[in-house]
Amino acid sequence: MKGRIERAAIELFAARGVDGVSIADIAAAAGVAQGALYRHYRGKDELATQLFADAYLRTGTDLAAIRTAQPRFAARIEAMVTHFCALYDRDAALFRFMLIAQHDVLPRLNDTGPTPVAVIEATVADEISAGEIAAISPAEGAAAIMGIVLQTALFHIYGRLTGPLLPRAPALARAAIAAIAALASAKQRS
Amino acid sequence: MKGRIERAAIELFAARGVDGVSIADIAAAAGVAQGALYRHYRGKDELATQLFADAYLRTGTDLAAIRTAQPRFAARIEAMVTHFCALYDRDAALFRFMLIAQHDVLPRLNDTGPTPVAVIEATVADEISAGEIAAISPAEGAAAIMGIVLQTALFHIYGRLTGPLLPRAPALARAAIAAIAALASAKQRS
Amino acid sequence: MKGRIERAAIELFAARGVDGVSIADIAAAAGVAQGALYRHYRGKDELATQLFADAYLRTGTDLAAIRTAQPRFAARIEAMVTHFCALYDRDAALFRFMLIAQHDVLPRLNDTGPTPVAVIEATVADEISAGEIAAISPAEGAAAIMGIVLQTALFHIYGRLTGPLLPRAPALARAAIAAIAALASAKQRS
Amino acid sequence: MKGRIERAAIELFAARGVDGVSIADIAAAAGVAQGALYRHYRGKDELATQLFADAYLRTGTDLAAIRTAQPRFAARIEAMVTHFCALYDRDAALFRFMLIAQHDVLPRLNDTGPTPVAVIEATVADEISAGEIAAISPAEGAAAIMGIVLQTALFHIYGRLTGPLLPRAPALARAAIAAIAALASAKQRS
DNA sequence: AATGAATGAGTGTTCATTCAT
DNA sequence: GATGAATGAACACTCATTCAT
Repeated sequence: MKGRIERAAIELFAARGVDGVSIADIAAAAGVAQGALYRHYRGKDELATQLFADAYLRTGTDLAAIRTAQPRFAARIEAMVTHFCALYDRDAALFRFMLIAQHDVLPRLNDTGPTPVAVIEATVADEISAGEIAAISPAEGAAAIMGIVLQTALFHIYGRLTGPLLPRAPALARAAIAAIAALASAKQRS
Repeated sequence: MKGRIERAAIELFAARGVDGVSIADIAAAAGVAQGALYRHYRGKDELATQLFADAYLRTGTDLAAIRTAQPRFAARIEAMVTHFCALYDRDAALFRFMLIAQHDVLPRLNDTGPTPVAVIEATVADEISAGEIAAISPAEGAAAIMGIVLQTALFHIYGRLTGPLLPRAPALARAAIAAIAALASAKQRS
Repeated sequence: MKGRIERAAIELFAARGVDGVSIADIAAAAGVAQGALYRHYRGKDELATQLFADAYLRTGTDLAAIRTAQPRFAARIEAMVTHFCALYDRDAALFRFMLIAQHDVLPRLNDTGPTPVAVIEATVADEISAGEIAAISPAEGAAAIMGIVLQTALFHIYGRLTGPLLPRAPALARAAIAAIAALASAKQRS
Repeated sequence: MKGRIERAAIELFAARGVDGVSIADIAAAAGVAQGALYRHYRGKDELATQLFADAYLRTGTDLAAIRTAQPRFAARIEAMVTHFCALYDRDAALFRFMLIAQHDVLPRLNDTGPTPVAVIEATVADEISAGEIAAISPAEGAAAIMGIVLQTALFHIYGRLTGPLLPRAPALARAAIAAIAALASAKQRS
């Protein structure tokens, strides 16, 4: 029951945005009465926030595991990019929901674990500490990496790209690494 | 009057999302009566769509002009990235509004001019046609370029990056170009 | 079980009014499941009505017993007032519940026994029949007696008066008797 | 419009209690749309509170004026009782609403003026200060006075008494004064 | 042109009641 | 008997839109 509600909510939120979906919509799609929702969540807000936080922080945890498992920067980035692509292929609705809902939900998310952004920033910071690249700000590096991956996913959502993303992961990883290198060398020059 | 309404709408939409802002909010912020809004727009939806389309298509036109004016790829990309950064610095609220509203508005935007995405894709396609890089899909190239820039802007909005974006433009342009090159070389290899 | 439910219901009804208390509240306070309530009562309405009727009619019966036991008016009034005061001191929540719920429940109470009002009216009527006082309407006499006692209880509930009510009973009884006498002498004069 | 809403609200609140009346009921009775209510009041709670506070504090102000105008205790009480009776005859629904709603509203009424209770207590206190009666607590005196009047009104509401209350005012005033005297003499004795 | 009171459909939420376990 | 998940009607409230002034 809770699973049915969550699935319906994610699909609908992904398609029409949190505000564009009513409790009645979710209940109808899940095949339950409206009131049933309130047994599992305090309200619509908590439902959306919970779903987002779960997926978001789980992704953060996964990325943190990758950072721990892989010793080298290139391998880390490739594994992380691959993780994003696989996540997208497995559940595009969830991915889209995360992209859409971030503007609403992120600001009121109490940090109860590693966020994807934080882990990627840390990965960039590691590389700087190791002396492999110039001292760019970890945030600008993370922005480039995430931007390349997420915008590609967004283009896929809007139909500008087709087919599974997983095969694109190696190329996206190379692009991300090259972008970081370019940012670093630009910094050094200035 | 129309200008006051539009300014108020953009600021509020940027801060709270289109659905999070009521006509009453906009009218109050603009210092006009609620009914006055309907002299200029058929309704709230048209207001949001119009504001988005104006800014979005104007950006597309600007980018198209850059593509015309600059003969070389690197210069084009740098000018385009610079344009984005300048736009952000000049009007962060408008930029944020565009990033937020795209999910709602983009799907129902009838193409009445060059979109930013289309121009950047064309720019990538030009470079491929010229034989300078391998035949990646223009869309994946455009995704990388836009991702680097827009995610950087997003990080700035969320306070992860500070200061004006304009000084970052050269580095971002280099990163974008490097990313494209990496995508192309990955494609060649496979 | 039934006792726990009733106790919880009375306390909560007294504190927040019948409409301000949910079945869930009562069940939680009583430490039972919500469904358990429906073993003993047809629903919330019947619960409230039953609790009120029990207390109300029991009070009527007690007052009727006093009327039977005491031959003289002054002694009857004093015993009745004392009874009210003792009831309040023993169970202020029940008393408050009766005062609050009367507006809702009284109209749909089928007369299945002597009500307090009826007994007090009868007591006044006795005194008139005995020729001790002028022929006021029993109801106006009863109103004065009950008003003095119940408003005093209400003031205690709202914290305007403190300490047990029982010690106040003799004075209240004198006041009630004096009020009746005044009503009667006023009637005679007119 | 506001007047129609208030009139409908008072009638309905008096008949069925605040919780027993929905916004839809009030709007229908007033002949307006539900939303119209929110132009004048923030919500149902504020409507009920405002209506109560207006009537309650206005009564307090009127009683305070009586206390100022009349120098002697007996005249004051008679004028006050008369005021209550006239108020009841003029608008029984409002009177009943005040009696019913006090349990809900009184606790959250910020004192922004003289309450009826406070004025009557002060009137009793005056009499004590003047040395005319023994030092009872003003609250117990006020309880007796108000109890006699309000319970009489309640009996009228429930149909136990009929006809206008105004003609009963002199007798009720005598009863109230007699009750106060009895309370005082009982105090002295003990 | 501008106002803002009024509308009324739509929303999130509550809660008395039911019933499979 | 007891449970508590599920129901669904009812509720207070919001807000885009209209329109008499």
